[in-house]
Amino acid sequence: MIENDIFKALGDPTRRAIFEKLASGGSNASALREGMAISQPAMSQHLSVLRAARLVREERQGRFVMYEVDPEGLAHIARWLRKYRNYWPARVDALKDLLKDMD
Amino acid sequence: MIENDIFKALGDPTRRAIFEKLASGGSNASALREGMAISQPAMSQHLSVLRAARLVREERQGRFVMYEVDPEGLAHIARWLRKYRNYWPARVDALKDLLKDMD
DNA sequence: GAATCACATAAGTCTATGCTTATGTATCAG
DNA sequence: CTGATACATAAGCATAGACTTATGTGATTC
Repeated sequence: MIENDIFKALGDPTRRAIFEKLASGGSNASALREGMAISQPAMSQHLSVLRAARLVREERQGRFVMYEVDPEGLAHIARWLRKYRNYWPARVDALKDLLKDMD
Repeated sequence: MIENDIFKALGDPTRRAIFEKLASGGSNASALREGMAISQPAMSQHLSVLRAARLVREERQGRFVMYEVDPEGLAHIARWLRKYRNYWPARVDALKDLLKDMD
């Protein structure tokens, strides 16, 4: 159940912060740690969880491993959200904005 | 941090199942248990978590408590998803479908 | 090939979480 | 008022999850 992996992965604030950083540009694991009070193994474990959820993907570059957002995870969330479109009232601003973005 | 509550709430398969049931029609706690191998306190606790995440809202009706989907939680997910719209490639089917739904 | 760097994995610890049984509270029927 | 119904809360337990320190692995440098 990939949805379980995705929601669990995003249920941790540290992982959401990592994801957000990656969303503003790909980076290797060490660079990601900058400005975050987090150990190297902890970062590695978080990235592993995000990768299992397909929220992030990696690419070896010599000694470094570049990480970037994997759209597949986001697509799964969109697919899940879509199931409940009956409950998207027009008056909810966030959904109106989402609509505009996708237009 | 409401996003934390939301993603954590949805990170449990039992709670997603409850949410899905409610999405196909409001119901009271007892009726929700039908067909689910879950105790009454467990259901009550799950509903409490879903309510705290604003994924579900309640309304007292005599002895019964009617539960229904609260669009607010879904709106928060949409808002979160919107932040990463740069990573929605047109080729991802789920997102194309989402787009069509919202059209 | 030895040392170093970037990262992954292992193992242990502590807290969070999902469950249980037991009990509390509000509403309704008689 | 008494009992029953619908649900919430309390307390305890077992597992999962997020962290730590220690060590392993692959790539680079000298």
